[in-house]
Amino acid sequence: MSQVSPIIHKTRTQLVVEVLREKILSGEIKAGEPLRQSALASELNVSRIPVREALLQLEAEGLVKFEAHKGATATELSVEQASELFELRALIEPDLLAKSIPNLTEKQLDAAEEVLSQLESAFRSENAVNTWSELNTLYHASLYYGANRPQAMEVVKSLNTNSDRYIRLQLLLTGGIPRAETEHRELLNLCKAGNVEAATELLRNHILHAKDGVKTLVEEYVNNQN
Amino acid sequence: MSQVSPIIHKTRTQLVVEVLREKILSGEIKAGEPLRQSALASELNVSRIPVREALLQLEAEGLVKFEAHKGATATELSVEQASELFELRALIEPDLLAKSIPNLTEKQLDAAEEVLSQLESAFRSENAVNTWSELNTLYHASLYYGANRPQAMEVVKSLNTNSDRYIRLQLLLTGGIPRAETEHRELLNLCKAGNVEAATELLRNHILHAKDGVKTLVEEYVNNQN
DNA sequence: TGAGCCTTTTTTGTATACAAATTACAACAT
DNA sequence: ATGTTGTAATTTGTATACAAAAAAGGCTCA
Repeated sequence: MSQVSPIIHKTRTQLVVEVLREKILSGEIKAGEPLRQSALASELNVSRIPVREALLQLEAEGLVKFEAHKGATATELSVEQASELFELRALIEPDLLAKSIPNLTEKQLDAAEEVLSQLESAFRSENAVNTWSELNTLYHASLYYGANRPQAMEVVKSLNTNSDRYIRLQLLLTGGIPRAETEHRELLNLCKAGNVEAATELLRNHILHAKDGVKTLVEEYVNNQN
Repeated sequence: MSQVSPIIHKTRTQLVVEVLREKILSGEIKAGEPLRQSALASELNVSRIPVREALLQLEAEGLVKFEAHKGATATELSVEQASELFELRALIEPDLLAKSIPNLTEKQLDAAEEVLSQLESAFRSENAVNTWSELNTLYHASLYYGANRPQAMEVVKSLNTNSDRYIRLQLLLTGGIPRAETEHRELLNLCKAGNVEAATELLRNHILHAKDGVKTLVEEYVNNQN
């Protein structure tokens, strides 16, 4: 008969992962801050088991450092890490894009267009800082679907999650969104035109621009943390 | 007084991770095989808690698929995954090498040389199949230390772990070690000479050769699995 | 004052116990 | 036979309890 919408039973572990991830990305949990299992457990009304499992998953994502018998902390931010993250993205993402463009369907391009317009409205409305960041990642990903590269996508996803901390910090400090916003629209046009060469080059520079922006701001921030 | 060698207390979770990882890489646990928590727990004389945590970590490494309420299984092998893994490595590793070569110290080069000779003896002695695989990964990594790119190294490490399953399968099926063994020595020479261009190109081809070798063999294997 | 050692406290690691979800299976109806 | 429904068995998810390690505090002795 008709498709029965399946009830998704999220485990407590998954819920804790989501809560903690958001808190770390948003900066509510600061870099270096210890994450006490019992404290989090009672705060979130679960036992320590799902908290531990969540912390392990977040460690795999690179947001948490988990030391045996010592405890977990939110990983530290550094200019070096930020640079490396963006440079790695600048290497991998253009490659993905190049492989994707020839295979992108109309449907996929429309989906990207849709995300892009949401991104642009988030850009105009000032306070939509955290949604902008999310949409930004989603927009990038939506251009790579044609590549059919699940492993690479996973790597990029992880790199993006970590970049997100820096981007949100930047948005927080500058109070706004990077000026390089027009590049997104241009990128989509190049993809539609099937201009692989120009699109990958633009993407590469786009990511490296983002790196430069983040770099200078994080530099001050990290210094002023002492 | 004298340096007291610190007793490393490995947690049970860590031990379980190591045991299971080796079993999956070696093929003792076959692709798709379900990993029952209680069975593993009693087999390894621990409770289910460290087993669960180990399975979660192995999921992050890409060796295990963990589905809520359904259980964990060793991830499936596929030609597509193998190809993608090696192609990603062919993208990232040469970049790492290029950044590394100008900064490689004598000491680091000597260390690489040392690993290489071990690799070569493992190559000659037939049955040292699993140590060869390990040394191979280590040798590659040892050439990248100069790059000072911890994040990229982590990504490469993960890709290598997954490649390892395919390489070991290949070694198992062919009963020997790839013929491209001489390339390793040549690569080290180019690194010593500081010839970035030639070294990265050789490395790229080296990885893509490995890909081709694995690909054809895995193709048959996966087909014959039914 | 401060360095070392012991005790206490806190925190993590893991076993056990129970709850909840999934799967296997038997009885039944078609 | 095939498919369906309800029940039992299996398996996973999580709370609780206890063991072990690390950190904090206090004591002694130079």
